[in-house]
Amino acid sequence: MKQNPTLKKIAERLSVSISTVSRALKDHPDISAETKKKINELAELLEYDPNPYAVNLRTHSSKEFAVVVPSLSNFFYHSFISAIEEHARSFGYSVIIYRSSNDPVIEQEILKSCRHKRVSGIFIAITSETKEMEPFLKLDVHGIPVIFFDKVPQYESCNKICVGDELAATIAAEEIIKKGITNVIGIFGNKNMSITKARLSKFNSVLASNHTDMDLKIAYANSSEESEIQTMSLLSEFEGRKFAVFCMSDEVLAGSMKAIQRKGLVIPDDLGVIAISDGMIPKLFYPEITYAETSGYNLGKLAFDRMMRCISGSSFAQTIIDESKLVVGGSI
Amino acid sequence: MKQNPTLKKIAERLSVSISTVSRALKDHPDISAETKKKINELAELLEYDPNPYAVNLRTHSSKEFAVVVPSLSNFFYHSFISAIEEHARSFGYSVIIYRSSNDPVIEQEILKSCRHKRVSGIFIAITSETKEMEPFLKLDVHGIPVIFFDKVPQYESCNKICVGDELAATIAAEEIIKKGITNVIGIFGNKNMSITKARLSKFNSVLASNHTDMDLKIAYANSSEESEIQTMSLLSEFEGRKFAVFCMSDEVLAGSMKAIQRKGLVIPDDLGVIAISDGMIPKLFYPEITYAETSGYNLGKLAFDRMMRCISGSSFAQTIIDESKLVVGGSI
DNA sequence: TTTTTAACCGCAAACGTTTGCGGAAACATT
DNA sequence: AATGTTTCCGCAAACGTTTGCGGTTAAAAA
Repeated sequence: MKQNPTLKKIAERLSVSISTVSRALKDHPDISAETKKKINELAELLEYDPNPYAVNLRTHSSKEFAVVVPSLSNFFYHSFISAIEEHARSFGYSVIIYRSSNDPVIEQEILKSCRHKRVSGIFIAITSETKEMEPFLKLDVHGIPVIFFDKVPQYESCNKICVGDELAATIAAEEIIKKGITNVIGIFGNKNMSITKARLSKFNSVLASNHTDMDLKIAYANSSEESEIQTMSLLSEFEGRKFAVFCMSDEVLAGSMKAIQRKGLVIPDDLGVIAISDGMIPKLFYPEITYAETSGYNLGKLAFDRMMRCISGSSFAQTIIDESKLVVGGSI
Repeated sequence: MKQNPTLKKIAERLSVSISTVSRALKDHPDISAETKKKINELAELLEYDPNPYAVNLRTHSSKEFAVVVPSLSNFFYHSFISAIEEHARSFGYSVIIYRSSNDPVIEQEILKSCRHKRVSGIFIAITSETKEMEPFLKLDVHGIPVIFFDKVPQYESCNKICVGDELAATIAAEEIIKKGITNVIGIFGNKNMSITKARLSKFNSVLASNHTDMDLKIAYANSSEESEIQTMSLLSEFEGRKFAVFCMSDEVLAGSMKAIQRKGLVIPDDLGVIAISDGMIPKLFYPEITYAETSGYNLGKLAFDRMMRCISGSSFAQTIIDESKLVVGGSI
């Protein structure tokens, strides 16, 4: 059970004081070049690294960010985290990832732990059940910036980075219109989520405003399985006619695709498919599914920039929208 | 910028000593019931929680596990992490997740950080480039148990928890034989990975030993894209005959499925498909793909049990294999 | 030669805990 | 009444850093 080297050990071996070692290691001007060299060499040799607990206890700063997401099995979050990590690393921060399992209770615990660990900042996609804003405000009181992303609260005065739901829905709707399709099945997610509402209302209005004879059938699904069932029953409605299926997320897309395959329908001959997605699921099929892209990586970069601004002090609450673009597959 | 309450604050408010507060909070017999009550109430009110940095500095123990994986966009790792988290939580541990991006350098940094943070233990799936065992041995010297899972090193004397590659390959091969298929395309992963070698050799030998007229065509792919290309070219070989495609992992399965769809082939009429998988990708298609299941959740549970044994002292190196079972879809 | 000034370095306190030890009451035992 | 036992609590050191301040030497200025 070896001990890690400490300032004290280095100091003793070199017959200098602990403070000298500490200062030498951070290139303090008070220490002579000669002494610095000696100390740095020994530190190198011993593979000295400051004990983060002691540093934190002393300085109250941890140089690490927390990312909290409901789930990890999600390409979107994955690429978001990639962006955060990449940028954080270059600023000397490390990032730790928490998973709330979409459970508000666990989310609370995580937040508390973040507070006590005095993380430098938190990126969080809240659970669909999160109602209380108070824990987040408390973090603010303690000087820990919070950046909400993707799944954000209604609450106004906080930092939010979101995908452009309206634009994404518009892009998808316009593509359908462009193809001259007037029979549309729309599969959406949980009815209560703000993102569902935003995407639906925009999708609806764009379609309606362009075609008076638009026939749009809507279903909500909380899971892939539900989506499959809903799609299954809606598919029969347009039997024989030219129509399209729109899926507002990867989760529902997965279910819908299964229903389509089950029916033995051929894309794009029998029907068109279009989705809002990060691009993982659409690329599993042939033809690849056309989708309005929501880029986790972009969002991560935006969120990180925002975070650095907060840390540097210039922090007024702000909502940033990342606009998506159409990625053409062959599905419509 | 509020401060968290400390032992000192509580002590002052109650005119007792810090040590009394500390002991009361952990139900030490030296403290009278009355005093304990007073202290606990105030602590509750103030939402006191011990400063983890101070605790760790003092006790040298962090009550947190680290999980290190090459990638997060992976259903298998995701369910592994779920299992670890679930069990850890019930033991009062928290878990932090690190992502090595399959980069040995980043992996090193993570390990170092774990050492300095004195995590209670590490679960790690190493990168495909990891050669050095020395950093892991060093962790051991520092009293930090390391449990390797899934992607494990060759090195003998360490704790490894793996999926049963041989059994999984056997299950898949036997299913093919059972269906009376003698023309087989096998798509495998990176040629250098031990898991590829294990699965291939077993798959090969089981097929060969049962049918002398077995026609097996093999391809290696490092990515989904490569897998699609490889499958594409191999598919033409068995034109018109009854045959099956075997995919050794989700990654290659994704590519192969795309090739199959591209060719317009119908499963299971034109060909059979079978894979080794954790179950995510197979369920995206209809008919669902039949697969030999490698359960991340099971593996996580096994790994956690092993970890707890290590921590309690009874730690001799051991390799544990989780045996998989056949999950029948309709693809063969 | 004496004084000023700069260049180097160490002392000690503080961050918030945990814990061995010792001490003062209060009680029970001869 | 004197001694032995509990019961309850506080002192102080330690964990490994950072940092304000003060002190010592040597070089520069007078």
